[in-house]
This record gives sequence, structure tokens and C-alpha cells, in this order.
Amino acid sequence: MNLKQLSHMLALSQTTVSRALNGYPEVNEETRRRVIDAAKRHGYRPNPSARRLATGKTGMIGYVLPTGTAVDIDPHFVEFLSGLGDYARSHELDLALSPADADDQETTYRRIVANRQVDAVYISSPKPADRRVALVNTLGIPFIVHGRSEGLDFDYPFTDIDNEGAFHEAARLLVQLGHRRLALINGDDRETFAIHRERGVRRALAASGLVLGEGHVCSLAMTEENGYRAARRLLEQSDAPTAIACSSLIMALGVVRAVRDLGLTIPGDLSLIAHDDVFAWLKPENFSVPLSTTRSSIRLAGARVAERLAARISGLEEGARGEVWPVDLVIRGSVAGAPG
Amino acid sequence: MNLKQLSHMLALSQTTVSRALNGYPEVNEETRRRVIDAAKRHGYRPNPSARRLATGKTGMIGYVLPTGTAVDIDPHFVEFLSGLGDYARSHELDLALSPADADDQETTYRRIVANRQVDAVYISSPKPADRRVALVNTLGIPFIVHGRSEGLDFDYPFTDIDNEGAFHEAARLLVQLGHRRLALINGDDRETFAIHRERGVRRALAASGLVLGEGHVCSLAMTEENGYRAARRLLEQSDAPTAIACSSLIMALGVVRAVRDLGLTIPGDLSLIAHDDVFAWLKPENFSVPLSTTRSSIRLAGARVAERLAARISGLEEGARGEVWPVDLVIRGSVAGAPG
DNA sequence: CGAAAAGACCAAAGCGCTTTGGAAGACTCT
DNA sequence: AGAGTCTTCCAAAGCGCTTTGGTCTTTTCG
Repeated sequence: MNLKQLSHMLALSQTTVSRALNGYPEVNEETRRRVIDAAKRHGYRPNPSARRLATGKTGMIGYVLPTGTAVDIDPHFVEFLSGLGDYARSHELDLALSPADADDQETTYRRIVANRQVDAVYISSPKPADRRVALVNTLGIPFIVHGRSEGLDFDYPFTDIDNEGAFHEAARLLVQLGHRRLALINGDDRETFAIHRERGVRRALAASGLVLGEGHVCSLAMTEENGYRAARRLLEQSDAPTAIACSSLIMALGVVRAVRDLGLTIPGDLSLIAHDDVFAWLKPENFSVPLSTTRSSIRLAGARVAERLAARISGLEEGARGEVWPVDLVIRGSVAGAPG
Repeated sequence: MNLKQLSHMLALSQTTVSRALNGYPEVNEETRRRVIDAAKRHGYRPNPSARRLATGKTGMIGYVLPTGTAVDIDPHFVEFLSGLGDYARSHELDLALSPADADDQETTYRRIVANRQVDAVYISSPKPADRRVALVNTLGIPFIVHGRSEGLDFDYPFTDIDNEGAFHEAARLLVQLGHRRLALINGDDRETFAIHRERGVRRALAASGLVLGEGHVCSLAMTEENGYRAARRLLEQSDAPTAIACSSLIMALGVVRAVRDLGLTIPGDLSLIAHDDVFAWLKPENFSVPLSTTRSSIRLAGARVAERLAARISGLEEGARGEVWPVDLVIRGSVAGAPG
């Protein structure tokens, strides 16, 4: 059933039927009713390929998926996707994932924009002076950055959490508890979120005349194994930290294992605070010693990004407003006063 | 730059240019060379919306993403996606995720097929007599099932791993080591993979005249917390198992925690084997006691599914061939002879 | 050498929608 | 009553590609 057939059986022109269905004003209300009714009864659904050729609108949100045999999409992505999908579903939006070589995503952004394959895109895991953000900005397609870049000479719309503030609070608490030697087990420090977190820790330490020692900061991909290695390295050195801030729950698993292997205890020998993106399958309160966290649902962020993208597509949102969400500091058993 | 303009500057018809570009035979080789050259030089790229309206081909693989506030996409998905994306990238395929109410995915399948939004779809986490598989089969769109359904009255193409065989081997090993009371901590037993695993364990036990006790099998969503709870429950009962087979590494984390909380040890008091889907961020060899596993890369499966979908789209593959991959049993420190 | 076959190209008709530029009739207003 | 304004609808022109059904040469071959 296509428009032509439908309009034939209604003895109306395609124009009128199309307008009736799309809510244009220049059509008699009774006619509209008839049309809508007939469309529903015959299960008419406009062909999206045709519509998209005619209008350029696709009803899709785009995302360039970095791939490569050495590239692992991290589990945060799926959580973000849950939120995004949840919103998208209720607004008849689909998601187009375009896999791209992780080292050359720009080509793919160019392609999907030039081809009008999507109405909007989002960018995640931005780095400082992120070229994707710059590119997408000049291409003129609606977009939202999940996270922030830095050092770009223009403003852009983003949704981020207050990583610096979160880790500032965490470190401040540890300092207040008497800790003098803090360490940070961070994610990849080429990404902005990691830089912000480190900045937060340093700022908190500086406020008490302390510094984050040269060997007291690690930046690694957020795996259990890397958490373990980093913790071993930190805890076996002569000026081992008495408290660690950790960028991920998964890394924290490794930290806990290292502490145990070394015959130490939490929080007796080491206080630990980790960032929790709120996974359904791994909860900080269930660690053998319940883990204190800086907590922010990445899933909610996904829903929010989808919401803003939808608003931008329909012209309800404009401009370069960035929003920064506060992060909760949740205290549990893994922190205590400094030993000794 | 569109086809019209390009053909104008070449003083050729659109027909000829189109044919030259798409490799049809009825065009002079020199003309073809000229056309291809000009197209490249002017950066001509056929508009996919137009092409798809004309041909019905979209260059996209579809997936219906179950969503809902109570639904958590599990982290396996992202690993599968890595493999799928990796293959798709090298074959110019994009992936269309259509979010749907988890309880009514059929409507969405119907929509994306009726609208010709994708060239093929895949289905994951199939249940017995899975309605999605039946639907997609009748809709006549190329598809591959990742996993298997059961009890359908037709054959269909799938790629699965030998879940039954894997857990059979695992249980057999444990029995050989003298264990008489085994338990199974399984995933959601409405899904086929879980049923197959249980079947494997039962078969191995039966071969030695043993049975999987009533209270010795748990079926739960695969979270750390559920692993913990299940293990507590199992180990605190009077006829506690001396060995556990576990369906996921994430659940195994919980099992290990429970064992520790109860003051028991692995493998002294309990032998443990878990299924490993091969995550980059959590490795069984790094558990405090290295974990024995049944191992199968879900990422490779993603790549394989993409490959088969591509073959089906281009007509290279037909029929209902199902393939079942063998699973490695990897022995590490977490298994030992039965205590006592 | 003439008919048939093959080679190289083109005009135009789709694909199924949206949107432009009217047009016909009904209404308002002076 | 005539001019202007709404209201309601339509024919036709896109959107940019593929594909059908030819045409006009050139080659092949009995």
C-alpha cells in the first residue's frame, strides 16, 4: 500500500493525502479524518526511503563506532546505549552505527553527513582538541558531545559530568581523613575525563599543600588487570599511598585483588574510592568491603543525549549550551582515617 | 556533485555513467575508465537515499535492541558488536539499531522489514520456540540467529557455540576429580544457551549415575550480585556442592566473594569452572585463584555473524545451515579433587 | 554481400514521497 | 456587484538513483 493507491481509493490527490497525514493546515478537518482513518485501516506506512529522498530527514541518530582488531569497545558504551535506546524508542528514532577505523573516524563522519544518512550525531570519549568535534561542528549537522573536549576555539553543545568536582571531593575527603600520600589510578589520560579527574585530585591536594607524587598517578585502559598492576606498583614502592582514587569499578576490582595479594586490608591499610558509572552487573556496595564511590549514571546521560539530539533535530534546541551534571559522593566502608 | 552533473561534464548519459560505475558490462572499457576517473576526481558518491529508493538495498544490517527502564543490555552485547563492527567496516556495511519494547520486538521487526530499512537482520539471545525467529523467517529477509532456538518446526541459519558440550566437558572433569555434588549457577533459563548448559551438566552427571540436585541449580540474570547470592545459598545448605559450574565470569566474581565470606577456599573447599566469553576487561587467569573456564570468544562470533549476513545479502549463502562452534576447556587453578 | 549479432550508448520511466505553484469555489467587505 | 481573501484541493515537478527498452554503429559470418 503506497500513497498513490491510498489516494486513489480516497479519490483525492497524493498532495492532499500527504498533507492530511503530516498535519499540514491546508486540509479540511473532515477530509483529514477520512484520510487518517483509511490509512490506519489499510495499514499504510509511508516508505521511509522515499521520504528521506524527498526530505533529507532520516529519523536516525548516527554514531561512528571505532573498531579494529586491537580496539575494544568498552562496556560503558552498552550502558550509555541503554539510555539512548530507551529514549529513542519513545520518539521513533533509530540508531545508525557506522563502524570506522579507530584511527580515522573523520572520513566516516564526512561520509555519513555528506550522504545525509543521519539527522544528528553524537560523539563520545572526546579528547582535548578533539578533531571529530571540530569536524562535525563545521559540517553543520546537529550534534551533542557526551563529555567535553578542551582547547577548541569555539563553543559546542555537550552533556558531561563534573569529573573534576567529583574527584576533587573524593580527594578532599581523603585528605580530611588524614591521608597525605594519595594516588590516582586513572583511565587513558588522552581523554578529557581523565584529565579532569586528575585535575580535581591535584586541586584538592594543593589546597592542603600536598602534591600528587610523580609515581602516584597511573593512566591505563580501564581493565581489571590494569587496576591490579597499577595497584601493585603503587603499593610496593617505598612511599606507597595510603589512599587511592580510581577511575572505574572494573579497575577497582583489580585494586582489591592486589591489596589482598599483598596481605593488606581496606580500609585499614588503604582507603579506596572509585568512580561508579552504575552498571547493573557490578555494584560497589557488593564489594567485599563496600566501596565508596563517585557516582553518576551513564545510562541517564545516554537518555539525556538522545533527548537533546531529538530537540536539535526538530529545531527546539539551538546554540552551544554545555551542561555539567554534579556527581554524588557515596561514602561506604572502603575509606577510613590514614593508618599510623 | 550528483549523477546528473557528472554525466553532463562527461557528455554521457546518466545511464552510461551509472553502468560504468556499477561495473555493468555494456560499456566500453575506455569510457568506463574515464568515468571512474572523473568520479574519483570530483569526489562523486552516489546518494544512498536515492539508490535505496531505486534498488531497495540499504547497505545496513538491522538489530532490534530490546529496551525499557527495567531492561539492561548486557555487556556481552558490546563484545559481540566489536566483532560485528570490525567485519562490517571492511565491507561498507552499517548497523541499524532499532530500539523496541523488550516485550514486543515483533512489531519492530515487522516495521523494519516492511519499510525495507535494512538488508538483513540478526537475532541474539534466542529462547525456545522464539517468536522472533519464526517471524523473521516468514518475513523472508536474510537473517542469522546468534545462538539457537528449539522446538521450531523449520530450519534456520544460525551460528552458535556448543554450550551443551562445553558444560558436559566441564562437569565430566569435575566428576572425574571425585566430585559428587555439583551445582550449576546458570543464566536466565528462558534462554536456550542456559538450557543447553544445564543439559550438558546433567548428561555428564548421569553418565556416572549422579544427578543435579533440586536445589543445586540457579537461573538468574548474570550479575555479580546474583552470583554471590546463588553461591551463598548453595554453600550454606546442608548438602553443599563441592564444585560449581558457572555461566559467566561476572557471576563468578560473586561466587568467589561468597566463598571468601564463608571462610572457604578455592579449590580446597570448592572447585569452580565458569564460562568465559573473552572480555578484554576481565580475564579468568587474573582471578585471585586463576579460574578454569569454558572459553569461546563472543567477539569472533560477532564477526562470523556479520560475514554470513554479508554473504546472504549478496546471495552467496543460502539455506538453513546452522554451525556450532566447539568450546575450549581451559584448566587453571580453580579445580582440584573433591575434598575429604 | 546481406543478414544477423554484438557493442556502445541514450531517453525516459520508474522508486514513493514532499512541495511548489496554481486554481476553483466560498466568503468578506465596500 | 466586483475586488480581494480564505479555504480546500490538485497537477506536476522535484529528490538522485537504477533499469527498461530502444537506436545506431560496427563486426561477424554463411
